[in-house]
Amino acid sequence: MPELPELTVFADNLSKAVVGKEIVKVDYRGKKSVKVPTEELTRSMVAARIDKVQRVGKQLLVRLSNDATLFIHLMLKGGFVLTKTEELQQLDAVILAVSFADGSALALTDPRGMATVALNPKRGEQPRDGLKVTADYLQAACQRQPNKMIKALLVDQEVIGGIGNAYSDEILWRARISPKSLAGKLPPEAIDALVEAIPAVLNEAVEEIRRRRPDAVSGEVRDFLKVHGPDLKSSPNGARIIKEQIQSKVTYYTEEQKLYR
Amino acid sequence: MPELPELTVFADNLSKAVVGKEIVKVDYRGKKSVKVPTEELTRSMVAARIDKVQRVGKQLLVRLSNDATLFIHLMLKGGFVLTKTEELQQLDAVILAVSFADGSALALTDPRGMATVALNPKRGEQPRDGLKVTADYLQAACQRQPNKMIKALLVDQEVIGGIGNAYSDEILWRARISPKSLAGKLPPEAIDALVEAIPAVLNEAVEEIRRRRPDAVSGEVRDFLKVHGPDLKSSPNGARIIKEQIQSKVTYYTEEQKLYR
DNA sequence: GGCCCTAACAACGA
DNA sequence: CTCGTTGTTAGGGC
Repeated sequence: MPELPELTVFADNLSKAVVGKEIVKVDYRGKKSVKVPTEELTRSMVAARIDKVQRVGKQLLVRLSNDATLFIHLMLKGGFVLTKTEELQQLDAVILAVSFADGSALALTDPRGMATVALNPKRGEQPRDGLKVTADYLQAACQRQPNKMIKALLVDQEVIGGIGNAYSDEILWRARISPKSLAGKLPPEAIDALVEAIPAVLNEAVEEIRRRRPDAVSGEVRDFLKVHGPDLKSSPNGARIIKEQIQSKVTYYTEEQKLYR
Repeated sequence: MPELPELTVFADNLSKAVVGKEIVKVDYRGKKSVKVPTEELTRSMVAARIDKVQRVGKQLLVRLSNDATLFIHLMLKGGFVLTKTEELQQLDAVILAVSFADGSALALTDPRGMATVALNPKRGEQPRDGLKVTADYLQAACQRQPNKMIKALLVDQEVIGGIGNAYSDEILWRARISPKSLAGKLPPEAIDALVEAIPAVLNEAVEEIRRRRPDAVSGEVRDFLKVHGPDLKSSPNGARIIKEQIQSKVTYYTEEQKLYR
């Protein structure tokens, strides 16, 4: 569930909580042999300090003082817990447990066990972040994949980093564009509307989440969304909300949104 | 159109006609720069003798006395013409014209220009030939792609070499298996039925074609097929033949064929 | 709700 | 009725 807004807040709050701390113990219980050889992970982390925590697309990047870098993806249900070393064992569904020299601890948890940790991954082309989308960039992306539905393009992490199912619906409603519009058919006005809507929706969500859950490092608040959600019946303007599977994703939209095909 | 049976007969007949002959002239008029650099082709062929012509999957392999190897794919409409050198220029749609020292000549023709010639292609893993499919092999292939429709698997040249759209329908009817069955759902009896049907259908077709067109090096006879064909209304047992697009291919089958899903 | 992998399908070209 | 490639969608598994 966590998308750009939640992850931005998590990154800020984790920074405040753990930057500068020295790691004294690491316990990885994630999927065996998938992303990280456990010993290598421990070796790379113990005795280092945490220099920085920042969001990169839908992942959190944790940079250590020894130049090792962790990439954490929360997938559907992952989250963090800030606690003390002696209370770590009480936690359920721990993927990665990190203990600090001062007795505090940080755990990555996921009831579904899907969250991933990657150590120094080699990364290719970095996608444009959701907060940095320009009209030129979006225009070019739409030209490149003209027959792709605009919703598919917005949630494509190789095109724009950070937007998921929920916020794509919010962005498209704000821009008054149907999720089923074809990218190549969007006129310049529609591109402009998206370029306005993307950071507006995301930044407003960041602020709302900060206000409501100032220390959040897990979970989500989604009750301020305007069209995406099973309990919403109509948009702020009174239009009936349509729920439909689009690309295997539950999508909410209204007739206010123009279909370009 | 030509599939394993036609190509088997063509290979036999070409062998009889041209093996041992010395090539004196080569004229390639295929797609420029696609499969063969023309000069290299001429250089490799002139002065050599033809040692062997054999079918490999849906292609014909022509081995020359200088160890050069030609792979010819007839695609949809390609075929051969055995003629004399002085009559070559009367032919239409010639892709490759080869003149022999004795005044005879062989032309590869294709009205659509799709037939291809490859010189000494580097070939990776060779697929199992349609005439050499065993239960173990087919079983393993079905396990590897369990969600693939069995018709798709049969015509996949990386799995089995030589079977195309028409004969896949004949084979599936003989085995009484619906083309839309999923490979991974076929029980051992169904695998066995296929392993019986594949060579039976193909070999019977080879014999029928030999009987009807003993010298064929082009074209096709398909009027002996039992379910695949636009004019057939019912199978030999009287079941109504269903015509349906399956994987973008016109497919004929009947309700006699069991669907495993 | 996320990502990856496989497969289906359409379109075009050769 | 062929094959290859490209682009997009749909489904299942973790």
